[in-house]
Amino acid sequence: MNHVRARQRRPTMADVAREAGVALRTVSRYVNGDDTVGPDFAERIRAAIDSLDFKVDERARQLRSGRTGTIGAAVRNISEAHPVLSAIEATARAAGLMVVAMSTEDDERLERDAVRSMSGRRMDGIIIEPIAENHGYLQAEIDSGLPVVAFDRPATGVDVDTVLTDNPGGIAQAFEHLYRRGHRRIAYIGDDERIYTGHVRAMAFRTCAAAAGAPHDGLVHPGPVDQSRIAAALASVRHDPDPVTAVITGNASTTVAAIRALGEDFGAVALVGFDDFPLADLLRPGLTVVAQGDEEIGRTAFELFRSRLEHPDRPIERVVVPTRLIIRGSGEIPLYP
Amino acid sequence: MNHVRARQRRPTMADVAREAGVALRTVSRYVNGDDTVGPDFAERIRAAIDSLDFKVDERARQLRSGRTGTIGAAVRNISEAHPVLSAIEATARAAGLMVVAMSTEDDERLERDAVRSMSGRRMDGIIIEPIAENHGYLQAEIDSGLPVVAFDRPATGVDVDTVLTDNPGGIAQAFEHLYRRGHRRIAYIGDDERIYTGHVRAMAFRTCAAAAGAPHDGLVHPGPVDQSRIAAALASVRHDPDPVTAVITGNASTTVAAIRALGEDFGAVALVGFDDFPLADLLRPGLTVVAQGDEEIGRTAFELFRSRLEHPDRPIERVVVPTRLIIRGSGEIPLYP
DNA sequence: GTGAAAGCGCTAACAG
DNA sequence: CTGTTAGCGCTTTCAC
Repeated sequence: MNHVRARQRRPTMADVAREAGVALRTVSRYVNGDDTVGPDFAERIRAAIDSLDFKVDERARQLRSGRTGTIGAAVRNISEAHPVLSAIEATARAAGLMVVAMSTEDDERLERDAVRSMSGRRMDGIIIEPIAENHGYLQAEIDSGLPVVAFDRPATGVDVDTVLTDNPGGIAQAFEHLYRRGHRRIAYIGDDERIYTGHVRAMAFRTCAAAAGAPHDGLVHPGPVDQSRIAAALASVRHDPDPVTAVITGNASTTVAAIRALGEDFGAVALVGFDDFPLADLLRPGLTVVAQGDEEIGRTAFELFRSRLEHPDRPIERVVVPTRLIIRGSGEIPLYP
Repeated sequence: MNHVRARQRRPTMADVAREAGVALRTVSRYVNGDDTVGPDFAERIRAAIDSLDFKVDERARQLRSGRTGTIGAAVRNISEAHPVLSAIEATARAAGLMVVAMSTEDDERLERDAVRSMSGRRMDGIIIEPIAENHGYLQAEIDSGLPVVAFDRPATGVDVDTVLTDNPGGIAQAFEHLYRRGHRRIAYIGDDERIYTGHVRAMAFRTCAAAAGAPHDGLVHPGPVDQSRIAAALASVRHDPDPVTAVITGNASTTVAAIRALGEDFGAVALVGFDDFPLADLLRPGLTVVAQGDEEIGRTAFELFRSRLEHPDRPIERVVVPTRLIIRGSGEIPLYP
């Protein structure tokens, strides 16, 4: 083993060609698996590559060939569990594409930075979980032929392929589950209505309640996901003269905050959360949730990207992925203990 | 807004120069914030960039300039929560570097693919959570001047800067905590000993037990993280003629599997887990854990990378980051109920 | 089959 | 302060 440190210049194809005594073009063809290279040449090239420890420079290769074989994923936070990203990665890998993920941290500036960086690297496409208020800035990218797919929330101000969860359907599943078990006073605590999913889910809840003839005045509490805000909302609906018997929480972090706020009272009101998360089954009682089809969302997002690549002019598609109710106990506590 | 789709060729600096009626070099200098560009020229260039919607091609820029401003992170799974990655990202961003994360999925081949890809893209450095049996293949990268930093586990067969958790110290914290509370028969269930952390932690446990004069024959159960294997190990130590009163689990997934296996009995034996994880405080009882210094590990890894960049020939460093015991209840149940 | 030459889009020298 | 001239390391015509 060679222990020379910091050999300054990395070997290039020209070095390999010289070492092997062949033309540069022949090395290129060998490296790219072109089988029109004679076996003796191939062997000499292989030896030269080994001895110089040559590695092709992807930047140069991509610059010249045009394609990068890379797809960018701009998601909320790459350091947190992200089943959709996982599915995108798996599908992309199967298709021979590499996924580069970047965090947007729910920050508009970071989102734009990420997209800029991906577009600047001339990635083959972008899959984005939109956060910005307005995505008009994406139009230029799309116009220049970059396939863009949005998931979880629609990108506003721009027409792109989109994959969404069936938010109204999920809320309806939760509501009907509780209603059938006899609950009539049901509260909804969720995200700020300025956030897409927060708005859509709150609206869906109002619609469900109205359709069932159940009350919802004072029972819908959208707002920031903030421990004290959620504790207060919970207290207000539980200590009402006519207290609620069940609560629906609008997303995973709200659910966790609600469980924390309930403390020892967790299990005293029926609770159904939107979003499944790891360990939800280990709580006591187990948490009943409306789970999103993460795997399907990720797979679909990638497929929309791929079909856009093949048919740049096909019409924009919007796919809605169904949710699934998972019964674990917290939504099934007896109505009158 | 321009709604032409798929304008084939993206505009280049040459296009901008032509449009603005200046030399290409001047555009380059404008784009790179070189303030030696006259204000009138700058304005014309700005207008041309806007009208053509020009974006610099990072690939070309990087190829020519040599630097990529990017650091690769090869971690177990980018789709799962990863506090260390989070810290690396934050530190790197503050230093103006972008982090590109790739999953290794605990698969040796994927690890090599990721490293190959990062090295091929001529990234400025690599931070890796090693999984492969042997990392000799990294030597060539290091020799060619690529800074490599390992964390969580050492890279075998190659000398690189490394950041590790104080595994023996963490196990000692758990053991002593239980011992002081009167526990004498304590079991350890953890990872396979072929895995570095699995080995080190099991050994540390044996050492602690021996030093305290506590028994450990038949009480140390390393092996695959497999629900049935862990359930069996747990059953064997609990249904012993002389049953254990406490259990230490060697990592997060083992802890979760153990809690699952205990079912309603969770809380019947004292349990301290290595690794903290989200929602550990919401379990009943709350989970007492030995938490790793994720933030410090990530920050340190990045700093080692940066110092290596500046001083390529400084000696290899190995940093050990302390753990912290977090008391939440599962490790403090009464010894004799 | 293989090889010479031209460029991908940009930045780094240098001269003006 | 600006323009001209070379390349970065690779793939791609096109001859041979």
